[in-house]
Amino acid sequence: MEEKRLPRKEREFLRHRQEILETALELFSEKGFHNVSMQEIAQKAEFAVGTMYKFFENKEDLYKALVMEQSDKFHSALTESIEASDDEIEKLQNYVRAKGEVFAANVQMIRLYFAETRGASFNVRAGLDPEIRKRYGRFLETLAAVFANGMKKKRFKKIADPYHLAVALDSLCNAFLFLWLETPDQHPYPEDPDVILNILFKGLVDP
Amino acid sequence: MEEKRLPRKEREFLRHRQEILETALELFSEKGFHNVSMQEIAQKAEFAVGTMYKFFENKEDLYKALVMEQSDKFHSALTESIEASDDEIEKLQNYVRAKGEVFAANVQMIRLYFAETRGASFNVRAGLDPEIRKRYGRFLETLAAVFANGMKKKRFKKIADPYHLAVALDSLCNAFLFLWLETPDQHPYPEDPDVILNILFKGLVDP
DNA sequence: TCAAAATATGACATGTAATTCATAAAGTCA
DNA sequence: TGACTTTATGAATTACATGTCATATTTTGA
Repeated sequence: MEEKRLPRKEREFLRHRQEILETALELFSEKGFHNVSMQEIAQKAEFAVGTMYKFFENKEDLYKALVMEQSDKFHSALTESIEASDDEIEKLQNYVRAKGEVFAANVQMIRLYFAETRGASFNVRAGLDPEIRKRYGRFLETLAAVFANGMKKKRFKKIADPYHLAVALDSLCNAFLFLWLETPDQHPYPEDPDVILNILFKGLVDP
Repeated sequence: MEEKRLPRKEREFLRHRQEILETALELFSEKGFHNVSMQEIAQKAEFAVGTMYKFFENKEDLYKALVMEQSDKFHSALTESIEASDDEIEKLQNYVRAKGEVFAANVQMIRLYFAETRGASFNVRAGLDPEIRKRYGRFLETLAAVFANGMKKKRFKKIADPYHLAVALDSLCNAFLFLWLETPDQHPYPEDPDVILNILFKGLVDP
């Protein structure tokens, strides 16, 4: 929208920057930070090596920008999905569905996402982690609030700490995404969010 | 036990190998594969660089040996915990408890474990993944069997596919371990396994 | 059209890390 | 002890990646 307002030069600059980021996403998600060289990104994006440094200070800066961009897209989609309804159960259903959709639409992101949220982030020395963690933490709070509200309204039983439930649901979705990533035909991400949610909703041993 | 039977030379060789592996674990778990040099490992383990290559073909081989050793220790401990009882609920409780204990006893392992099971394994080019995946897959089957048996005996309700439940419980434990790793005081791994298990056992919305 | 300004290029300087191997050191045993 | 075998060493080799910068190319606007 406002991109149109920017002078042509700037728009072009941003488009080029974006092209580099897209190329970098492909490569990093496939091979990991250390197994991709600036050469390689430059070549694939059809720029010269030196040109890359007009857009990003260095390799790490490029990587950081990429992860930030993706994590933004990701978290805002999920947050919206939760806010799209007033009903707690619907919120959770929307969330589970959205998580599947966002990932399905951008499979490359998954690898990067798992690499960043799970341990691998020590590939990059600099302080990328803290920023990602903060966003993730904020998001979990939002999700926890849904459980807390549901309990207040007596829609949910107090079977566990709301924050723990948020962590649980999130990790549950991740686990299903992971299965799907490994064996897409055998273990597709469930169409029906209740396949996942029932694990929380229904008691395994309770009457 | 049988180590005593081996000639002194061989025992010494194995001990040295072990020392290198221990040093490598410390370094890799802290900094990741690419940010640790053979120099560094050699120095810390008090060997010469060249000596490392008497024990391992190359850096990747060393890493692979390390991950395999750890993953063995890990999976056998968990499998035993499940087999230590005949009661399905106790099996699950033992498992949740064991997972916490194994990790607590060897925090360094966690990082390596998460790095390997979640996405980061593209740090290493070679086919490490498949082997790890196979073990992990076998373990999940064992866990799934517990749920399946519980259902057969009517101890568990059929709220979801047993394999899905296995994945769910495992990911749930991982999530708690992760919380603990980040903020040990705020989110300790629960002493009582039911804190985790109740999320499965008790229904959130069911009567 | 053309020269000045802006931008892009990629060969190169620099650094670092994996792996090798000629040599030194340690161990063996008659 | 001393000749011979085995093992350990670390300097040197090789390879490759980051980031720079003098130069070439493109754009601008008079």
